[in-house]
Amino acid sequence: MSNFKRVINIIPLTSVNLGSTQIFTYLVPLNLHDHLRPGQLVRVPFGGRRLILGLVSSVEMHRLPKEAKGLKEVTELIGATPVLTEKHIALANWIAKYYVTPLGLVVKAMLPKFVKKNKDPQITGYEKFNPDYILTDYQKNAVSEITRALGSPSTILLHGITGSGKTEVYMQVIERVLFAGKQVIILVPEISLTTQAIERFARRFGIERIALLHSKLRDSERLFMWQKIWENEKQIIIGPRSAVFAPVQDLGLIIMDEEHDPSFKQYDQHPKYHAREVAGKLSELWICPLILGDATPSITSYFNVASNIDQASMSRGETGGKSILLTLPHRIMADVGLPKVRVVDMRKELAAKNFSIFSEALKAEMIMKLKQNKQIILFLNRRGSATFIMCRDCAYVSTCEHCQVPLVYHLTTQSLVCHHCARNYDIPTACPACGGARIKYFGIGTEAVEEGLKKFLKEELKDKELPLIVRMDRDSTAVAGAHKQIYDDWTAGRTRILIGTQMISKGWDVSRVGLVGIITADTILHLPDYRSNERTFQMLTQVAGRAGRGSDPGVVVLQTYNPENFAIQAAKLHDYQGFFAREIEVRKKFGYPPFTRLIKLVFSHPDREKALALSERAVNLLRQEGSPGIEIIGPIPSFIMRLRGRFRFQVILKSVANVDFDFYPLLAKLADADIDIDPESLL
DNA sequence: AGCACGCCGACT
DNA sequence: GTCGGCGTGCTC
Repeated sequence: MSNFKRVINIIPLTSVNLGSTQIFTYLVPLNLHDHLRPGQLVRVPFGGRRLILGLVSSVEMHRLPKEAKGLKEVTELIGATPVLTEKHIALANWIAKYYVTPLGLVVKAMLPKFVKKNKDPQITGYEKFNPDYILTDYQKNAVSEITRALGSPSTILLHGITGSGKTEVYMQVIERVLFAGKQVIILVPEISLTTQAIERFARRFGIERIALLHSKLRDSERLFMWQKIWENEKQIIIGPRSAVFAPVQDLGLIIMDEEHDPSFKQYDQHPKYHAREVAGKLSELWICPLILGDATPSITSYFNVASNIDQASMSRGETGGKSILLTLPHRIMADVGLPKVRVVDMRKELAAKNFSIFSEALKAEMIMKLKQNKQIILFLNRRGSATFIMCRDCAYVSTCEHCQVPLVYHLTTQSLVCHHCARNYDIPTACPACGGARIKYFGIGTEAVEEGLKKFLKEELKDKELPLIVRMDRDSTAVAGAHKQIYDDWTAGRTRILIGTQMISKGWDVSRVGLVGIITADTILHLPDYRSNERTFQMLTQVAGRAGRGSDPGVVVLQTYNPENFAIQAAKLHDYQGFFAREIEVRKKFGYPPFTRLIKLVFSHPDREKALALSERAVNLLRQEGSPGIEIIGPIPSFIMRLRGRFRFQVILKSVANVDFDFYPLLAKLADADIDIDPESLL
């Protein structure tokens, strides 16, 4: 018997090179023989003289003489119980492989910081309250369809416009899952994790059953919640993307609200996962449905669900992986229509000698709504410093002949560069379309809006006192407490005009909003990215949805230089179907997802030439090893060419032939690449 | 990621 | 003659 020894496989909780094995085998000392189980934490010797943390992935018996040579012993067992279930270990393995990330980093991302003190957080009570809701027929149908899907690994896309009562559908289904003794994970975009949304759940199910995992939690509070979930004392887990890793013991349902929201993709550190994909895998592991709820579903999700339905209806005897599309086409309050969207052509404003950033229509509406004592939201999406050039006479924007994306103005090279294919173009002195010379370099921000607004109102109101204008963006909320101040001023009605970025697009009491002004709908539209139409449509629809949720439908004034653009037209008409039909054709024609799969590789180095050399070396390797179905684009300078003192070059891989191509074998060899699978954008 | 080993420039 | 730069490679 002594020639058999117990041996365990360990996932080191450090970043171990992808090329080598990521699982390491250790001998179990006699005193731990009966105590080691998968999912437990251990300390093990690693490398020269290091002791590192590891997670037990499996426990095995081995014949000693052959297998044991060179094996080290486990130093110490940490804690009596596992910290991950076997399902979560399986999930980690899948993530590591799909996202080509070191397994140890994935496990680290799944675990909370282990701190010693765990203070019970304050639980503020909510009166539990179960009103009789009257569901619309669409809601009833959705509830019964989802209920039927419980216990199967299906993906359900619940497409409902703002105010159509998606939350009530969730609640009814959650009730059934809880009744079966199972847990529910509700994933929401970071910014919508505000009190408003939570209160509804708390009133319905009682706060004591809810684990809220927002980013402001202290480590000790997070750990407390984590333990309560593990012990199945919390059945409803609400949180941002990382809540997919909640240590559930018996999962019955996953809900992802606002599925299109970019915050569901982690892009700044590894693993660069999308919570939707992870949730899909979770639903397979737990054999439970995943609901994607959205007013503006991502093109890819809508396409996938729609085409899987087609496949399912054609092939019989299919097990699991079903797709269901459910629609809530109307607002529940039948008397409140969708807001009226007025599209204002800013070219005409210019022609009429209005050089202000506000159109005459927006100015008039603002004055009127102020008089009516309504609140006003002015929205300007100004992410990053996207720069494009446009003709002010005909709205011509230089785009790449090959990629159909707008060209980016590069200061250093004094040229226009396509960020998809690296082609360079000269800066036109005259408009290539109409010959006009009034070419403008674009880039305005919320601060400019605030200044312009104050100037305008001073003139307009003469000696009268200015109404309270509040600006909300990353700069104005940097100070501690600023967030709350802005929120309180708004909720109390003191704020008359709120200027903001997408920060303001969720979680606000908008019942007194009479006007939403979109300063320019074109900021995202001209980003050099294949998803700019989609982003534009989603953003406009979401922001427009802020208007008219009270008793009065409200007005949206949408300023644009591209009134004929189909994303803007579709947003004006609240027409998702129309938008989808047009956009999916564009994707097909130019070979973008969902018809291809994209991967972004970034190479960076303090020395520009070395960064370039790294990327070129990788491209050569990829061309040698590459498969014929893979297109290699680049290297090109990254949109952010220099970040934290490092120059950056990027390479895009596109699977042309096979969307399900397994990139792992190809990419695991690239040690120095920063790999982003299914990037949210190509910027 | 760490932490070794390893092979070339300016210093007590 | 050594100290130390960070390039390369391995960790059961």
